[in-house]
Amino acid sequence: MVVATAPVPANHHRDPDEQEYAVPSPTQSTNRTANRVARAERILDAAGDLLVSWGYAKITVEDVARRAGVGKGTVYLHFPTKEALFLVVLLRAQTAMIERTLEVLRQGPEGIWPSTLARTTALALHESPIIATVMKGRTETLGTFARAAAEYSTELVERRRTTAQTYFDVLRDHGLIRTDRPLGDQMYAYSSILTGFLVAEPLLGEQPASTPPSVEHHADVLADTIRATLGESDADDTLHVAWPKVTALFEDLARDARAEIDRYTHATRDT
Amino acid sequence: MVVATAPVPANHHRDPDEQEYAVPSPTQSTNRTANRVARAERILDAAGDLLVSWGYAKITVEDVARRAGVGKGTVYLHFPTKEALFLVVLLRAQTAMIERTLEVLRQGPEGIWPSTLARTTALALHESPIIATVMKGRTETLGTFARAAAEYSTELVERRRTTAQTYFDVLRDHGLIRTDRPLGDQMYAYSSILTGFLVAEPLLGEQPASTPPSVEHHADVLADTIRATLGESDADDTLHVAWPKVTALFEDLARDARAEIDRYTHATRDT
DNA sequence: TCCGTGACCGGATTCGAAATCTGGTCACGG
DNA sequence: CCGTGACCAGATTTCGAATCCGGTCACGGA
Repeated sequence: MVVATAPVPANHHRDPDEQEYAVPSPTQSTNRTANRVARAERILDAAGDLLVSWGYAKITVEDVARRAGVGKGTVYLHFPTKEALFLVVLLRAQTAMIERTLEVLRQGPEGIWPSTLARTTALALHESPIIATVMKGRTETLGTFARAAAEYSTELVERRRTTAQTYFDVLRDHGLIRTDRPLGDQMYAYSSILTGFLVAEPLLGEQPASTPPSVEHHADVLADTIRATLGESDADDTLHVAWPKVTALFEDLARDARAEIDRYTHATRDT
Repeated sequence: MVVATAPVPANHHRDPDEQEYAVPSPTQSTNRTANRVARAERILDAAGDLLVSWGYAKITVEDVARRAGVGKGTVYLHFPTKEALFLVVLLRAQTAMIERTLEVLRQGPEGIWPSTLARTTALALHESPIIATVMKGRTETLGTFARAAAEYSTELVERRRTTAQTYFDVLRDHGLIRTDRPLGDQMYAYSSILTGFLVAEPLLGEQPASTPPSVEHHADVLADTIRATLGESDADDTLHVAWPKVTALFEDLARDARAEIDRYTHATRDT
């Protein structure tokens, strides 16, 4: 028998008893749908974990099922296809990020500053390997899935763009950012800057070991850049006026994102 | 016979008579080394053209020779190896960019503003497909060559970093940019912003067809961002003092870059 | 009755040995 | 003495065989 020379990290052996998410004993009483949801979540967690460590191509639906502690067929009771499953994994991570933004927004009106938004995004990216995977190694861990993911979620991307535009519109209307530049330019600048800080993160030759981990620090520099570029300022204390509008905007987005997830969940949908 | 289904663009047939750079008649009188240099340049041009349209992997040394209108062995009289040849192609493009920066620098002291520098870089990138190739599709057109390129030119990269640091140091010393932020942060911000604008260029859903080609416009937005972030200002007219220093800095860099090219040229070097 | 399961199917992917290609050399010709 | 292209060996591609895995479905247990 030839030993497989797969480039799988040594610490990721495919033992059946690797199950991180063991089935929580056969509770026979509790609500049916509750169990169902919990199981779906276990499958998604398993899929997410495997995605960041193995990459889409190497993952078998059976791997996911095994790790989730369910049968292979069960996966297909929840998701119509492997693609749909991982699409939901991605959507879920994205939604989590939107909701994280919402949390910050709800904490106080300062959350609506673009600099704060960017800062939150940068920090979230360093904690959520899934999102980081999506934004960076496009063709690395996602492989053939990248195209499918891009196609399926076209409308959500467009939805995000619209939200962003309205967001900047609100900020401009309330004099919270400079209006001597076209809105399109500001959006372009914002996304470019964010992209740059996200992808350039690990680059740049090793600095002298003065700054220890500096993830937060880099996020601060990013926030500074955004602030300087957009010229954030709250002359008339309109921050409190814009606050609920922006919050509502993102709540809408979050709702739509959640709805999008449902579209690809339960395989038991008619067609 | 099976027709090759290679993904080579249809307009790039490998006819031997495709030679764009025909040998300019057998001039037998003029200086020897002049001919030699001209030939080396033809080879480099051919290699560069092929690189951007075919990618490193698909190019044959014979392809390059054919297009340059020389024999295959001749290529090896000028460059010790295929890698060295393409390394010089890259170094040459990079040097061209440095020299383009120098041109702008020599035109007037305004050239030393980081915003101008970034603007020039962005514009140059859109005209030099080679550099654009290097900065963007790292693993696309460069393929296996990417690693080699990175390794060989480690010192030049470090050299660039040092130059950049000194550059920002000079600007700070003369009060041309804000000094209330650490130098490291400013360098980090500068490179991140630049990277972001360069890679995010083609992204962002189609805007309403208001702005026609907008390459220049995008470069302007980039310049604006840099300016706002670094807080460029010339309170004491020290711009003229810093000018020669910065120019000298980049002239040194250009000289070193040219020297680096020579290191990999003429195959007739001892070892 | 209904949910979960895993054996099973066929298309897709991988593997590997044979065939082809290509980077680099070198003897020769101009 | 410079340039050339036939030539060599190692690397890469090809292509059919073997394997794998996404998706289905008949069955068994609750």
